[in-house]
Amino acid sequence: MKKEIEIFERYLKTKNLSLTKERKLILDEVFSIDGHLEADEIFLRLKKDKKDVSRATVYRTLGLLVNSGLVRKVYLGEDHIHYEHTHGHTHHDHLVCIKCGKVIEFSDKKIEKLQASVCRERGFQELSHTVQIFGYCKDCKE
Amino acid sequence: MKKEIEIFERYLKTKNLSLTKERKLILDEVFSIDGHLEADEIFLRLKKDKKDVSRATVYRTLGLLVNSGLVRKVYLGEDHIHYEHTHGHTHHDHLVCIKCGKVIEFSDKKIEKLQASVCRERGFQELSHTVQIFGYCKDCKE
DNA sequence: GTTTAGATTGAGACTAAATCTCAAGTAGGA
DNA sequence: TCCTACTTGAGATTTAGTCTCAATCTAAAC
Repeated sequence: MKKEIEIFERYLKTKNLSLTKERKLILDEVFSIDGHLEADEIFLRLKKDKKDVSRATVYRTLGLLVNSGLVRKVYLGEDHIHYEHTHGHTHHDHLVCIKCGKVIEFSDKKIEKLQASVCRERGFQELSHTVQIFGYCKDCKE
Repeated sequence: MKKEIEIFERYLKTKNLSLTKERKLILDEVFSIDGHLEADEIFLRLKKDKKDVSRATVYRTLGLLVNSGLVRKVYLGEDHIHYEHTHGHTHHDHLVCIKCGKVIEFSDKKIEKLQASVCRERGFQELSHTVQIFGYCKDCKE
């Protein structure tokens, strides 16, 4: 498995961009978090560690990480975007509990296959997808 | 098929709320639009028709419409929420072209069934779900 | 018809997420 | 070294959405 940093640097190369100190800090921080994260969370964590990076750079770099394919955006029913790193994980989707907020990951090969065939039928070239199922988790349903 | 307005009024009744002039205007506007809409779009359309309703009321009423089950939120990859009315439509999900922005609806019973069984396995009580597949549509792929 | 409690609204202040601007700094190829 | 293009930070700006609160409306109870 290629290290994230190599992939990112290679991606940046293709865009004539370079792996700066700030971009590396953000990359490391993103990959140190398991699960779902918010842009501002990265900003605040770095700030706490005295590794100051501006908000603008955090947002800009997250955009690059998404474009590089290392990270993806996820919509979890809240009014802002979450991110999660995809490199080194098998693809998965989410069950979101609307009471306690828990997010349960799942993956299902058969669903993926059916989605692929929906795309094929319509001449649509899939790049990514997200599935969210909202409801009550085991502990929250009455 | 029950009229939306009856369903909405019945829903409001259960919450001890009433179908006011403003709520009716918003309901009508929402159901006059086919496809996906934004909160601000409703606000501006009503304004243009001199049927002024405040932004706050538009947002509040859209929330009620979502809770009543007549309308749902959809995430289409942009940084704000879209809405679509569900009453009178069979459930569907979306293929979103990231180049031209076109949104293609699809529905697939087999996918729905598999999702239901994913939930069952995990003791999760599904209320709703959304599937978005991002990529290039027939016309935009090279 | 009055009373009254609670629902409803609008205007604009406010919040939060995300983007933009621009001057100053940096990196790397020629 | 020079030069060009990339990169950054600070803070202004934009945009979506929420909140506040006084004024108004509604409808059930009297």
